[in-house]
Amino acid sequence: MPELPEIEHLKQSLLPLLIGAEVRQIRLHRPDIVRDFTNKSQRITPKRLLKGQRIKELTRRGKQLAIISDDGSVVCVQLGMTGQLIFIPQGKKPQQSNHIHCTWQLALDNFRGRGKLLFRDPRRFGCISVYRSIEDLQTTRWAKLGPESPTITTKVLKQQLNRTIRPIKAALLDQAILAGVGNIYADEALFAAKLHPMTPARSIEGKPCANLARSLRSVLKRAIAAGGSSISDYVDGNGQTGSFSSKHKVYQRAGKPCVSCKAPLCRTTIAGRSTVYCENCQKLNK
DNA sequence: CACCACCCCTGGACGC
DNA sequence: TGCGTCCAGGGGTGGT
Repeated sequence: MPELPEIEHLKQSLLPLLIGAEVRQIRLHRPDIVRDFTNKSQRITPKRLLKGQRIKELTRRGKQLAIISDDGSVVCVQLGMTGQLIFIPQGKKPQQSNHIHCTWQLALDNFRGRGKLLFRDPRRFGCISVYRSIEDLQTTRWAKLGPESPTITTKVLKQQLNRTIRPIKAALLDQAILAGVGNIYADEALFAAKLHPMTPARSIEGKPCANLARSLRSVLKRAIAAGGSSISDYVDGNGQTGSFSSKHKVYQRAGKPCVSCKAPLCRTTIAGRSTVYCENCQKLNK
């Protein structure tokens, strides 16, 4: 499942392939994956989806990736659980050709030839949305997101955690509190900070708060460097899988020994999400 | 506003 | 081999 590190890595892998590319043709195989989050005054017809434009820039915010064209219009991609953006050079075929919902035919420059960008998403939790400008996206949808998690400071984290008494695990998964953290890195960061996932968010202050901020930055940055987690469906723009999954200390390791104290890791459900932690290393109310 | 249950969806694991 | 059942979970929506 792609979280922030996967999207960031995806962006980096797509940059040299897409920048300057001209969008020759669009095939929207499943129109219902285009969703509208705009208000009335900003609404534009999503039919073109950058057709006829040249791709100028890619920007990430949280787990969302925006493709910005020459005329300023934007396609924002959210991969959800199983979404993929895959670049296929001319003449090659995608490894899996089912569940492809949108195809952008691209003409690159003379040196790079042609190719296509595919949006594939078996489970269809992902979506595409369209904006007149990056400002429209930033002032509406992205404005609801919390601060970026890889650069979160202790002070800002404390401010955000003060907004809720929910368990810290639930708060970390809330994109309005903190942008980019999903189930994998929430568990990993809590383990690294030795915080119990049920700890009330507002009660985390002082040193534990500083530890959590540091753990979040560290876990996310290391995951970005490793190319993402590559659980189940994640691949980058070239179809490559990431390698961070082998470094998970708690995620999907319930019942296995804690890497620190060897006690078997516990599994529970918080905010509807599977949560793994070490009850020995991550004590409640300290 | 805060919070939560519910819903969307398919593939893979597992039991028989 | 095949079929039913359960589970994974990001995030929007609507109810309390």
